[in-house]
Amino acid sequence: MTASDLIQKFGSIEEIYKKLKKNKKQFEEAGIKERIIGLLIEGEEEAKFSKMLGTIRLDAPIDFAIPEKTWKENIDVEKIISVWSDLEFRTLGARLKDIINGKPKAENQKVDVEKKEEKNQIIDTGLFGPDIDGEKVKELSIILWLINSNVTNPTLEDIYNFTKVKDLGDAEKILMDELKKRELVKVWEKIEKPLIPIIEKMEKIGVKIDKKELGILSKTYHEKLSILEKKIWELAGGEFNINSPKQLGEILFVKLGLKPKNQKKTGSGALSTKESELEKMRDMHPIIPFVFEYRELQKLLSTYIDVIPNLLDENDRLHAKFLQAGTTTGRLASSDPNLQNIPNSSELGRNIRKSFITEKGCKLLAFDYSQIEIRIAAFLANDKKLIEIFKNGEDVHTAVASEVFGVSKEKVDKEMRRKAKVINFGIMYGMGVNSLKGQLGSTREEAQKYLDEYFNKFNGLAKYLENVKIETEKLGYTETFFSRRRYFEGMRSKIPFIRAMAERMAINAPIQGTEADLIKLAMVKIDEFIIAEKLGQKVKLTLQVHDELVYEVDEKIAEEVAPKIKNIMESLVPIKDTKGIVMKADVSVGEDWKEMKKL
DNA sequence: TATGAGGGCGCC
DNA sequence: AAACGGCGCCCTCATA
Repeated sequence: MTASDLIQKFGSIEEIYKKLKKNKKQFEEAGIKERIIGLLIEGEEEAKFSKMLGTIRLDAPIDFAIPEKTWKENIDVEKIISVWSDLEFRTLGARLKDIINGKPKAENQKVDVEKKEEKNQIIDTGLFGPDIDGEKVKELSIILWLINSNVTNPTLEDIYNFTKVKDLGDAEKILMDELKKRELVKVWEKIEKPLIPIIEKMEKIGVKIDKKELGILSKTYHEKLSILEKKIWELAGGEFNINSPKQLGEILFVKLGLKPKNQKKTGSGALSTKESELEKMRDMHPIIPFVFEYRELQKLLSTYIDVIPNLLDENDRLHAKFLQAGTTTGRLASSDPNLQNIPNSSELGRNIRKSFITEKGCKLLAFDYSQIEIRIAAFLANDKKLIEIFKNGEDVHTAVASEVFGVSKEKVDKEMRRKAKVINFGIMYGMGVNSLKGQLGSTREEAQKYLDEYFNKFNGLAKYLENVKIETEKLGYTETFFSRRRYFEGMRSKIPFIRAMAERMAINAPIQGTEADLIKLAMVKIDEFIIAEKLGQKVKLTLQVHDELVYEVDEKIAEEVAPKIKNIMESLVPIKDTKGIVMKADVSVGEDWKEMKKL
């Protein structure tokens, strides 16, 4: 029996699902969720699955969920999601990613709190007791992550699980062997290992915070917030919790009866109140703009302004964590608090950066790689046209706009440049037509035309991206310029959704991963420079934000040291290896993180 | 009272 | 229809 027979027999996918749900209990003890996911993904355990459906024999379980022909025509993604969510796959997104990545299941499902404690042990190397070498655990944790980056921030338990031994010395041997086998020794020796003490130093030094500044912001923003709250309640005709998407949706969509076109729904079927949705009805009711303002202030206050002051040490310095093995791509992550998402785009948000300051007599020096991901994509792909653009020192978004829209560079206006920028980033994230049209607010045809034109003009890049998919499916992993790997399981999936997701991740991994390699290497080389020049007391790394490094520097030497650091960042890779593209870094200096002037 | 999922949003 | 990569954190709300 095929899937379509099955659907015919039961009438609809819902009916099949009902039946499935009725018989669900008996499988619950045996880990039903994992099995169904496994079935949908791999088509394994067919027999058990048929058992779930009573006597029905299923030849192709995958087809049950996703019929062969035209996935898009026959199946409502929403339905699948809701079926899955009924089956308690609540954390579907995360789990799908785990499946695609082949992330090993945790053996004993520890409560999150315990997990978090364990993670802290890895970070705080003093916590293991006398018989365990904390520094060694940290090293092995990072090595394990290099071997399989799908396990981020590996714990001691992860290390023992992977190596199947109970001794750090034994584990080290096994892990080093794996490292060699996968040609990761260089990344370890040249980048990750020397980075360990640098990050420890950065965490220990922390960043100076002006809490008075935050206090002022808190006061003024809270005042604005309560005015907005009253205004919104007034327009809504009653009090409600604006922070609750559920209640807000009730007000907007039911009470006020607002019904925008193409109204999107959330995973659980409720009407979405996210910004891009509300934007569509901005002109339909005066309440909408107030909701935007309210949300912005609420976010800034609750995430940053009213939180950071409570985390400072006695010198008003903030010591966030920077997790060296925190991402699957090679980037750092930051937490407690996350200093890699301090607001920057809106003026109200940027004001928070005014409170990131230095000790007296110092300045902040910020170095950020300019359009680093596009430059990386250009040289990884060896795309002639993109390379030319960068070699000529042109503005890449303008140049791309000129190519894609077929006008001269002088004719490229702001709007065209903005679109080109969206496309440039979208390409590196594996964006499809649909989301492009959503982003540009264009028609499908138009979006398709842009994409075609893009890949037509930048065919080196097109070919490269195609090749990444093929190679990743063949090898099972992607590789960065410095040979950092990321493994995938989902590239061979028959389910279009799973496969497409895996492909997007695979396209992005080498680009984002090479960016991570570069900035990490920069941190290492700059630190060597600081030590060689005996500048340890005058030049201190305080923040890393993926393509940006912020140092607290003695103001007397700031302008002198800046070009040297910039130079180190720009000459990490021989220019011939980047096909003539400079990894350009911009430098700026200031009293605080908001008002920085370019050097 | 604590937990975890969901919705939402800050950054690169 | 939200599927555009990588993160961490906040609030609400149902459930334990």
